Amino acid sequence: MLQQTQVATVIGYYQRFMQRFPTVAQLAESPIDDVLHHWTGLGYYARARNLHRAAKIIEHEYAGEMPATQEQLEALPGIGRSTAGAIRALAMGQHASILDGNVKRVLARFHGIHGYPGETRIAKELWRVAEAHTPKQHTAAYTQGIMDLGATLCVRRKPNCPNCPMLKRCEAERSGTSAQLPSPKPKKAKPVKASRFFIVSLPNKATLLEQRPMDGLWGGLWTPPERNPETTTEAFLDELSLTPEHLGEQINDQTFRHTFSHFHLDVEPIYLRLKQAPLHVADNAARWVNPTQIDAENEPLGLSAVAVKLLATQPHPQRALEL
DNA sequence: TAACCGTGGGC
DNA sequence: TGCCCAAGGTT
Repeated sequence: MLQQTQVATVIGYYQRFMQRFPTVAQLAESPIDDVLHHWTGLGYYARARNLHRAAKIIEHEYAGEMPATQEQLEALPGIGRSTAGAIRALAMGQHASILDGNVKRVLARFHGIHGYPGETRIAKELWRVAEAHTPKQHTAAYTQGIMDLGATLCVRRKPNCPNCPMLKRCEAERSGTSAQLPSPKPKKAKPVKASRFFIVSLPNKATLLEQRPMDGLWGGLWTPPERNPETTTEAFLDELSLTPEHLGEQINDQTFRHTFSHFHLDVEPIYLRLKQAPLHVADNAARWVNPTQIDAENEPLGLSAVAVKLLATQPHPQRALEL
């Protein structure tokens, strides 16, 4: 959960997740929909799918016993070099190194390492000094200490240098470059994509959701049907084996922009209220769900933030058109 | 190597 | 408001 996600954001999710899945065995036995439901809103949903897969591997390949070597841990889905090092150093007391955002910042400043840390050459240099500093005794305390140094004093903006215990040995302090380190990511223009979401509801408020493929954006989550902007209402209804006579009301809500890490998505919401339910929905990856019950634990489905917004902010019905 | 993967905090 | 970034990893 903590990968690329701030601690304060994680805490609530962690507590609810651990209450629902207290052991590796219970996580491994649970349906993926329930796992993703508890991940809803956290983002990077591959982490949830990988954690679920890793629990199954630990249960079935390691007899429920957590593997303890760097190689075995890195072989688990979702665990890379840094997370494996964190598990070994913090949970197992082994001699192992980590390199998270905090440690990168502390080391880049302490050694005056210029260049974007995502660049291979810079990353190799950071890993080299990270391992060189890691003591063989008290590894867990050192590891927590250097992370906390980055989280409390050596912060990204306006670091508290006067109170830093490493001040006299800090290269960025000597050269006055702490404000420029670590070097920022080279910026690139974000492409803009557009898509149309059809929010189809029945008189009893049940709303149609589709499960997305397990890979790609919002993999495994459920959203209202997403189609390209050329898809007309008639074509979409025809896809559901519905005729325009089933349609009670259509509201084309205001397009809004959702910003991701690497692109923008212009969302066109189209609300369709049906007069009567279709006899069946052919696709088995589609379900009718009452939005008010999704948070009530009896509908354990993962929902993206955009899906939550589309379901929560339904425009008011137009009386004249309702019938 | 570089693109991809989400959401919220903070300025 | 728009931008950068966060206890990174996978393809």
